[in-house]
Amino acid sequence: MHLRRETEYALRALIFLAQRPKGSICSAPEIAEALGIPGGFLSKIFQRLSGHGLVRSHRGRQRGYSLTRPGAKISVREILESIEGMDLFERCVFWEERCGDRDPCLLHRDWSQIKPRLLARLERKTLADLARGN
Amino acid sequence: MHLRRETEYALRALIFLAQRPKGSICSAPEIAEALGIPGGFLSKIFQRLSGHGLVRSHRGRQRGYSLTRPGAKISVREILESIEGMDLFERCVFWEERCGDRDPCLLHRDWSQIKPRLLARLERKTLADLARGN
DNA sequence: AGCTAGTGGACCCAACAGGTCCACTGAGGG
DNA sequence: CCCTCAGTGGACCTGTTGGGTCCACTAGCT
Repeated sequence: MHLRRETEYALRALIFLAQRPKGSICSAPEIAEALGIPGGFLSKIFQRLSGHGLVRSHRGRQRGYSLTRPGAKISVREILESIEGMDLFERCVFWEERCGDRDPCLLHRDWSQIKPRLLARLERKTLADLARGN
Repeated sequence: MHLRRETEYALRALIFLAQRPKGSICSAPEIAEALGIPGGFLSKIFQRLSGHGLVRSHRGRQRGYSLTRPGAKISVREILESIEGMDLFERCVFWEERCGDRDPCLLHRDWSQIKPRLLARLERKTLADLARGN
């Protein structure tokens, strides 16, 4: 766990896209400006999101990025994992090194009791929920 | 959340103390040696634990540290907070900056649903439990 | 052809975790 | 009464990494 700034930016940028008419295309500089995020950095972030199929890029006249799916079909979990890596939820809240059932950390039990609940919430929660302010 | 290495060392050292006859005094170098923790660093850690009243220091002939209370009376939460700071559980799992009910982070709701459960567990769990391998 | 933004790699910088060093303190033993 | 060893605490060092910039290149419209 413990998310990077990058992931916060990703969420905010995706929310921005989700809040406008479906299929809208916005450029990275445009979104960066609107949200107060450094432009070059946001470009990088979109590249990653694009690699994971959450957004599609467009070049030429109408350039920028658009969502590949409606916000209600994109789970928060998916977004987090796109940026943080697919092993995000294998990692431990307490210490970064992943602690599995073998070689557990001292507090492994405690986290493993709690984790599934959190995971379920983030799985269920969608970009559309976030865009609605939930 | 997200604990430092220091905190892991603290837990291990305290477990070490809890596992020997009550009132035992062990020196930092001795414990460091036994647990494979850098000596100078462990001294620092004990100083903090001592400042928070979890251990007492002894000088002179019989020197070292001893627990001030039986392990069953020291909660894991207390230990974590001693090292990480009292605001540990006000911090957010997701992003480091504390996110309260005002100015919440994007995932504040989700964490605030889960947190009390984790907190309760760590409050209930004691050093004695850890020493017993739980 | 030229404009602008996407692409992707190299790179830079500050902050901080993790850990070392050192000079000082204090209690007991010879 | 001084030596010894650990506790005390502050200064300091260092490698990693998160956060962000730069630059050369590509692609699609006008």
